[in-house]
Amino acid sequence: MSTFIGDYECKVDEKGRVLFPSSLRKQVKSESPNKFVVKKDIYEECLVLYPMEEWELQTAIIRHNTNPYNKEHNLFIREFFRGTAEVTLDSNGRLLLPKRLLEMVGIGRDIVMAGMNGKIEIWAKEKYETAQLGSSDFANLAERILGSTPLKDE
Amino acid sequence: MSTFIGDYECKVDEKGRVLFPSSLRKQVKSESPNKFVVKKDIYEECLVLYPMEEWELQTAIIRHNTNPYNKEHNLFIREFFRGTAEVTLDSNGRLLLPKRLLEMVGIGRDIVMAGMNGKIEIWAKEKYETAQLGSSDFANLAERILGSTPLKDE
DNA sequence: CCCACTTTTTTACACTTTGTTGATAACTTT
DNA sequence: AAAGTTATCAACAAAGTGTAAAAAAGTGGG
Repeated sequence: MSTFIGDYECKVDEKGRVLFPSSLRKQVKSESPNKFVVKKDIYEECLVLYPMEEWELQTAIIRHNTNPYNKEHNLFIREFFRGTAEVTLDSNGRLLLPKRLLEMVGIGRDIVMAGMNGKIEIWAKEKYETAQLGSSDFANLAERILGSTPLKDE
Repeated sequence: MSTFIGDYECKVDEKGRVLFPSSLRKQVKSESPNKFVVKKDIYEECLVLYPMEEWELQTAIIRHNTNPYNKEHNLFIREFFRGTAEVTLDSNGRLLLPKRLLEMVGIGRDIVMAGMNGKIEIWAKEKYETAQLGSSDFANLAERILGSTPLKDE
């Protein structure tokens, strides 16, 4: 499974195409290394890019944790799949991102692609920078999440 | 696992490359001894360099103790991965540090690489020197941290 | 203690890969 | 068929990578 790391500034051309940075490309370990799924993030004003294999893992997680006969779950599932798109790398190693999605998260010309374990987030550059937490906020958050219980390292 | 000691003055060339000091290289004990991850430090104006193995240990801990569908956890993961990059030693034993990161911590030509257990800090030389605590401040800090309770040695 | 030798560091240059842009061709949709 | 969208290609610019040689620093033997 791919684990991505590193954030890269990239540019979107007027057709909505982004060159997928070569260092990220090298980190893709997937059966079909040029198929991806993009999607609006659930919580933040950004897009999320999954290699196809990782996406399938995510949908499996959803399947196993929901019951389509439960009305609320069904609602959730519909929303979860709304605004997803399959994208492929073209012959130049670029991804064509649907205009619709770009608009949803306010992406213009400058973006940041940020590797985060199994997925890659795509942000409008300004938003990525202003979304940054102060170091003390981060410290508090870290302590709340990792600081309480004994850590599992496996 | 590598434990680094010693601080070394190094120079960055105009392309952002740093010769990894030979004495530090000898201290690397890792599966892939020429792969590293650099990252902006959380608290200080410096970069931190982890041997890949050490980094993977860190991310494994994070992966197993967080759930990316939890909003706060996801926020934490994003901050954790912000400003990271994978770097490798080239054929001359140099590391190419991303310009973006060098700018973030005000590194020009002269830097200090300082071993600190599992990681190596990279400072702009001037900042490293001015960041030094006065000896009495340091003494107070030492006493507060180590001086109260009986010490554990394992 | 000095010299010769090895290793490490610095510098410069050439070359390859990656990134950017624009233009054109093929395809869909209306 | 026209308009819009998507794919393919080519050319240039920028960044990254590798090689080599010169300079500096460290090491050991006489």
